[in-house]
Amino acid sequence: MVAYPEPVADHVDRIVAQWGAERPDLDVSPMEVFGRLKRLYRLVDAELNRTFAEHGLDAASFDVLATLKRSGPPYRLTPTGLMQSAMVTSGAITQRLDRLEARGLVTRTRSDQDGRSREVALTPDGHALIDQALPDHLATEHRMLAGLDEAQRTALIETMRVMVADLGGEAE
Amino acid sequence: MVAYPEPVADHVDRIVAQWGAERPDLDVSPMEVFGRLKRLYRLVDAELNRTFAEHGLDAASFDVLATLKRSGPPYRLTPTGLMQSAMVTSGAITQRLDRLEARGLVTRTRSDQDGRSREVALTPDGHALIDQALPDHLATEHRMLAGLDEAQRTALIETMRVMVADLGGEAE
DNA sequence: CACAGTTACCTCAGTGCTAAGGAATTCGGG
DNA sequence: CCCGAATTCCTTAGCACTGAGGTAACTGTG
Repeated sequence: MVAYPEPVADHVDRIVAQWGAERPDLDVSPMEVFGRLKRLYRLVDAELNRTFAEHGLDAASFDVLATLKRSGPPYRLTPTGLMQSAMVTSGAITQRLDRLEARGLVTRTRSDQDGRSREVALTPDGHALIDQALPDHLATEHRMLAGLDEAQRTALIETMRVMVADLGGEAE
Repeated sequence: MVAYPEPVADHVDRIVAQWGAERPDLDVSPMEVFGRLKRLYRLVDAELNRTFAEHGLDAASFDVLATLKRSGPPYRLTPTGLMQSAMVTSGAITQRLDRLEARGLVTRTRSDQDGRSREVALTPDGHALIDQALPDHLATEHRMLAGLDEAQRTALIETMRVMVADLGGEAE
């Protein structure tokens, strides 16, 4: 039996304690999970954006460039493919591509096979930028996990995998 | 040794596999955590908003009403207090209060002690609405956790507590 | 008691997203 | 082969937020 230190009360503990006083009839224990999930997400998001900003990017632009890069040669995808990967609406992708195209990081060309479709491709500048930003991004992610041991990381991943599946995150 | 089923490959597994093919020199394992964190947050957010919408609310409005409610009698807070609790800018709180005040769910009055300050209070309608919405909200949260056993929930909470603390979420 | 600095809230322009819908193109049943 | 349905991408209005900055009120030091 290892003696873990008693966790220091955090923001979420205080919220739960307040509800316990005001509405002792309700079981607010799920807030222990979802309150921290929201806080963690926002802190992670802010931290990642700091790294992106060092490369003149934001999360939306990085997402598009990274999706094209990891798709492998010939580094081409349709706006619909990018939309599904990013889980945003088509209008959002149009705007993201407008910005990236204006900066010369991607090109948009008409598809030969289907006149309705477009092909989005990384330019040399786009390749160079994502190749620069990606190692820094991963370093930031590694740093944010430094406080967890291997068992905690594995358990965290598996627990989130279950929740995402339960919530229909992989439905067709 | 319990035989766990091999997890089905999900969206994040595919992303990690793509990077493994395109950039085998990089350790992209942190994406197992942060990719799922992002997906989970968005799915949870969408699910919670569904419940809020059933009561004519969104996450921002619910947050303000719930913060006032759990503060206990006399159910009054300043915009600054709400701002710190919600982790948004003062401009966002002003707009949230504009909306809630227009709907008659909160009142904004000048403080007697400090002429710069305002006191935001729940109206009877505001009390009634949050009292209606809160049980449904908690039921939704309970439902989203149904797939986890007690050990998983506890481990998830503690792991997120550590990460939030590491990221400075409880700084001063 | 004067006044510079601080605090509390609001205002406003800009941003990126969604939801709804439009135009061009392709598909597929009769 | 034709034409309604489906698909693909773009357009637009509206929304909630941020960041910068403004106004009013308070504080404390000399």
